[in-house]
Amino acid sequence: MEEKIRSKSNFIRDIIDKDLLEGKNNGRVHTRFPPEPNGHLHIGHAKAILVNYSIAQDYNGKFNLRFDDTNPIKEDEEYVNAIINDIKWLGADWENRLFYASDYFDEMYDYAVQLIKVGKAFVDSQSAEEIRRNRGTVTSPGVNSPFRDRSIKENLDLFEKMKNGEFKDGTHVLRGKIDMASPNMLMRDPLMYRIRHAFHHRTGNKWCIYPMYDWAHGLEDSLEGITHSLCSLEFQAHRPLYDWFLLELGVHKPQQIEFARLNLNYTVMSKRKLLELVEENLVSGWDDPRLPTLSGLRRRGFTAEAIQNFIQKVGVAKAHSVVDYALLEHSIREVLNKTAPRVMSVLNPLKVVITNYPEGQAEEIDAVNNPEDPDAGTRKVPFSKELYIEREDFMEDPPKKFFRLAPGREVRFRYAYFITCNEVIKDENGEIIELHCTYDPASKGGKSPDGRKVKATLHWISAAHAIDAEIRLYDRLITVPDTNNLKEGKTFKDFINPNALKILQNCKLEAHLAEAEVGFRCQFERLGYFCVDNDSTAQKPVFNRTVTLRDVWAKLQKK
RNA sequence: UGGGCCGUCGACAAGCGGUAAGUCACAUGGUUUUGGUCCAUGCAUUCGGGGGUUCGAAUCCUCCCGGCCCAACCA
Repeated sequence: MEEKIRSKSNFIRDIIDKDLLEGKNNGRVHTRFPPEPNGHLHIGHAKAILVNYSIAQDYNGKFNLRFDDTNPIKEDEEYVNAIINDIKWLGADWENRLFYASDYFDEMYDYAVQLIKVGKAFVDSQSAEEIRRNRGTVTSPGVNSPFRDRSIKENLDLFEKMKNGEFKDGTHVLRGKIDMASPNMLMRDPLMYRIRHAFHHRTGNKWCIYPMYDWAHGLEDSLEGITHSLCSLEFQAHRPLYDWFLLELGVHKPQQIEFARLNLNYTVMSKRKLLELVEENLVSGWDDPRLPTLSGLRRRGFTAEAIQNFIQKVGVAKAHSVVDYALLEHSIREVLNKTAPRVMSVLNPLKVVITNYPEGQAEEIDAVNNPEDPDAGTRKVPFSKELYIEREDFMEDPPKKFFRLAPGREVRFRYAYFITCNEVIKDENGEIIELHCTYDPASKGGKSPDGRKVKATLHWISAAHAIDAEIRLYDRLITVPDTNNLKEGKTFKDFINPNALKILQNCKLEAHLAEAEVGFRCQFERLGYFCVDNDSTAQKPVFNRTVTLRDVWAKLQKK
């Protein structure tokens, strides 16, 4: 227990511990996840969600889901549904606290009027271009807007007219009146409202002015009684402004705390790149199993638990970092090793004829469902004269460390018998098409009574009893660790792994897998973890490879 | 360059003045009817660099070096 708390230690929890000790917020802890519904969630969002949710949980607090829908031209209902679905799946529970920024538009308007009345906000009628020019640069101060000293009465009047739709887009904005010479660019009279005659997916045509992020976000947090507003590092410079608005209004002020977002190597995570892949049909959709989207990972076979564990392992800090993809792979293997039933499937079949086995006979072999879970029990697997093994499990001229089947060599067929290869049958092109082997009837179950040892145990499947399936093998999306600093003229699309998806047909599966439901996960022994894809039917099963098993032999081969 | 933030093993990351946790990766050995799992062992005499304070510094001070963010009517 103590160890677990220690492993979770991070600077945000330190801050909260201190707040609690000092009696801040009456001991309340309340966090939130505030996505803009303008795209799909990915593994990076999972960190934001889980960091907020787990803190709320561990401190007996509350966690809200809030859509930050303040920009109607970028947002859509389609995204809110997808996001809700993904977060539910991930396991974060907002109970009955699902909110929308748009629910607060009336209150935000009233607060803006309040700010105008105390002379802290004004209507600016400069063009976007003029505003940009007058903002100055990071090294030189900006200059005041010529409209900065309008009377409160005039500001009130203009702002109301903005709301009433009397002006065209871009003609006026509402601005906070702070300091055009501030070294913090965000404090140079920040925009609070812009005119946008656009249909909003929730408020329809009720509004034609929409609040900007900095004005809206703190208010949303404040209105919901959020105590700790956790966000990513790039909002650090926004904090003084977040505080300024709430202090001027004299309302509850949550504490904004920033942490580093998650980066993963060998993939892409930016909204722009993901969108490009989807729109240019370089992947099949947002849930393409090659993508790091939550829907993609789900379809790939990841469990929510694996992602939760992964985020836990990654930790929370302020230093920019890139997490190794191998850690994600480890997280899913760890879960599936304990839970996934084992099954024997042959992906790249090579026929084996057991010459001394009776023609037309078949027998049932007992096979263990999951050696990690005694309760998983056993099943019967048919064995017969004609079998398939993996092509890679036979070599006519094996190198030193190859332990598997070869001419004259004896191996174990898992749970079945010791098998010896006697003859290699080839077609006219010299291609190996069949192996003739003999079995040792005394070795039934895979043990030889004389104590004879074999160096390899192979998986196999009875040819007559197997069903055919399509198997989709997935690998990392990108061939280089980082696509953010590429050589000139190169884009991330030049580094898409052509082998990120490999489709295999006529793979041989145990017959009962025809009935497996979409999403069913299992281990194909010695190959990896697989799950049933959405495209699967009983007539044509389709499985996705979630991740391979760790493979020492593959490593040796690379050397 | 003005402002803000960050730099601890190949990758994450604890550490909060008392002498460098843990995880992944990697390596070696053992167990094994999955070259899986599991187990054991190894993997930072040193914390971006220099100087200082101190009996004692990754932790405090100071200077330097390197990286990231901010000049959308995006969030």
